[in-house]
Amino acid sequence: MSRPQRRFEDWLREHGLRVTHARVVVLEHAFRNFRHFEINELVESLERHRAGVSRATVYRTLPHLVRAGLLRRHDVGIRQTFYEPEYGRKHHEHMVCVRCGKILEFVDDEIERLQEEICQRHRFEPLSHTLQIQGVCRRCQTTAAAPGGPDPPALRRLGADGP
Amino acid sequence: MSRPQRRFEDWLREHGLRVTHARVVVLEHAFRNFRHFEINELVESLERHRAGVSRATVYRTLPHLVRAGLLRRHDVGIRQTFYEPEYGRKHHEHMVCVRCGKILEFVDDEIERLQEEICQRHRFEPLSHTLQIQGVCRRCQTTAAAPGGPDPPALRRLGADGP
DNA sequence: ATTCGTGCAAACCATTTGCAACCAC
DNA sequence: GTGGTTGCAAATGGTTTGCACGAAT
Repeated sequence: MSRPQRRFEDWLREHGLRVTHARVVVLEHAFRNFRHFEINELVESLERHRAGVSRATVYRTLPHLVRAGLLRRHDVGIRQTFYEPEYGRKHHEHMVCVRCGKILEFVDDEIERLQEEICQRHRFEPLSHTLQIQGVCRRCQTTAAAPGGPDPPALRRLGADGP
Repeated sequence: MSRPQRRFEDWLREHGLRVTHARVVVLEHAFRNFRHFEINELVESLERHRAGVSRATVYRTLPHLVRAGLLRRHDVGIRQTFYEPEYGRKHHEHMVCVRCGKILEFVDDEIERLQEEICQRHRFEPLSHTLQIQGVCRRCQTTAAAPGGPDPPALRRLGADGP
């Protein structure tokens, strides 16, 4: 049994929830197949593998995994909400390319420290945070148009102009 | 004519778009009545004032205002997407209380600087960024339950546990 | 045996869109 | 005049939910 699975099962029991087949399968899939995923990608992966777990259950399970500290949830405008396995990974932030949608990760301890400082100053108790930089990745800067064609709806909605 | 309005009209013309009554009214309303607003709040405000601008037009206008640099758009999980007037305000970030939904602002030049440094290092061209800290505001820390009742759906979805 | 969890399909709700009338240029 | 804009209502699409059945304790 994998480490995250162990932790999830413990967390479920501690919270008076049941350790069900479906919940374990969702966890396994998320951790085995993805680094970043949108819900639909996970659902389709489960369907392809004939996992026998419904979309509804996925939607009901993900918040538990977030609360258990095993997944992190991210909301931007440019992509749909996405999740990423968090267990055992160093905390990091994201740069999202508005052209191709690629996600780059970065770490900065100093920024983390400054955030804590700010929270203390405001007596604000931090639970989580999101730092995302939207922009154009190195590769897309040298490309005239977007690889996926010009301006998908999400980009227009966000108001992301070309440079 | 207000400064932001001037700027919007110029921007529209520069982009070959028309300066219509509806567009101007949306801008005025957003700037006159709100510091932070969700789309529905703006729509309802327009309806109350019998502004005669439809919801569809609001949805079509907001992205223009973002592109014109007059509004900033924010996506979290805890609240619906919200916008805020940006013109003439110092750049700032947000702390969002997961209990009462209140939004606190803060500024930190050092964090801004570090972000630029990181982008340079990765040859990533930044267009905008989002830094949000989700947590419990000072007032809600001393309150047993949430002022608005316990755990609205959005909080559960996000996976926001109490402390 | 009891109670919680699941699948299914319908419901929801924010956002987008097709289209005919309208208005800025 | 005419092509971009708007309002309306219908469509869309991600997410939630009611309910009866199945599974974990």
